[in-house]
Amino acid sequence: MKPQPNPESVPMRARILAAATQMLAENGYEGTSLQRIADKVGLRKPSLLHHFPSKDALRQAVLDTIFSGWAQVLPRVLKSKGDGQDRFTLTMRETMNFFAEDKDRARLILREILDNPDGLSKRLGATLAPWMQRFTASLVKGKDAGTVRQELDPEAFVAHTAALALGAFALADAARGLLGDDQLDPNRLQEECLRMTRAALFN
Amino acid sequence: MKPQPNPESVPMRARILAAATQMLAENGYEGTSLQRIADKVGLRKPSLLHHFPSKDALRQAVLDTIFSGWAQVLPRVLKSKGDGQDRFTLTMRETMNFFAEDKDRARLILREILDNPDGLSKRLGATLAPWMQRFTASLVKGKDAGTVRQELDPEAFVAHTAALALGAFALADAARGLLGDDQLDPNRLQEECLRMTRAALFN
DNA sequence: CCTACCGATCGGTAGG
DNA sequence: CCTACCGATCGGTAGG
Repeated sequence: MKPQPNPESVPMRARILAAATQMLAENGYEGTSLQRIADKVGLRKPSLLHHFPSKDALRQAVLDTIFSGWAQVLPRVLKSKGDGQDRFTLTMRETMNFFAEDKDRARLILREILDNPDGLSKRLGATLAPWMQRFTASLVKGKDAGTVRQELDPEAFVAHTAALALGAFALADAARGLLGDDQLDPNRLQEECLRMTRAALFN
Repeated sequence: MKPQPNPESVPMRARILAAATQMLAENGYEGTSLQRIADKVGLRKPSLLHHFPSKDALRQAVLDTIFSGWAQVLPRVLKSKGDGQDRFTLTMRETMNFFAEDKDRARLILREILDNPDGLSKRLGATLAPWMQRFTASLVKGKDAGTVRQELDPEAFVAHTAALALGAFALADAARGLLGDDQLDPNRLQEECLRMTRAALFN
């Protein structure tokens, strides 16, 4: 017989994670108390600390969930068929879809970059850096083959493209204030982001 | 005789503002206590609250300083001579220089967008929105004249360009983890950002 | 999963 | 510009 966890405990961990994700994205780490997370999920604070031994452990679990979700998107897309242009387009679309699915994801990553750049750098270095370097290398190859613009700076382009994909969704709310309020639905942001990066990338 | 403020008091207000700016950019609003600001500037907490009546008032003063600085950059540049392409290039350069001068600026604005999107929207709407709408309008005109790409989505382009200019400097630290650590000095980021937006903008 | 409680720190005030 | 102090809340623990 396998050890049988309390049937309630599996959904409870997920419920805590979901509540914490939303509150951390909305109010940040320092702006979110364990008490308020516990209230939202219908527990006392010590009970919450039974599922996650500390506030920082809960933060890490939230980030792990997001990054493992993102890590599932990238390999699937980079193995796809087609030339470099097709693969770039598909990668951008899948990445933006991942963030569009749940806007908390982009906001949480942005917050983590601001709050804890070194810690996030390590995490990114471990999981995403290999894919980024592959991307950078394919840009260099594309320049040699003449499909990619000669003036393009591969490392800087990758950094800016990542910033664009993140920013488009995390900052959409504030953008509404910059312009004429209405319009600017996520779809238009997504299509223009793709058009801009493609225009800047390919000959 | 004009009322003569205590000669110490003018630099003290500025010293508090400078310390608060740096600490709010680094740790965020909830992550920065009045006590630590007071310590850094060599005051007791109640004395700090004599210069700024509340923590929120201090936050607003910090943001006011940044936005009035930015508001000085934009009109100067938009009145410059040259065609639309020259003006776009100059505007981007001046904006990026403004953020490069002090990286706290971009980080602080990004944090404010995340923490308080509605409040920031109002502030942006009051000061920056007219300039943004002028920019958007000139994009529409450029499309009619054939200098600007037909496929360009003006509102979305403006939003993404702003996100790029902000992100390039606020996220530079984390970007170092994504790529091969070294290299990626601000200058390269700035030049590539300009190249990308120009390539996406003009025929 | 709970009650009860810990020391530390929070923003802010009283009063001089 | 200070000392002294306020109630509230923080993350976390003891113990069951």
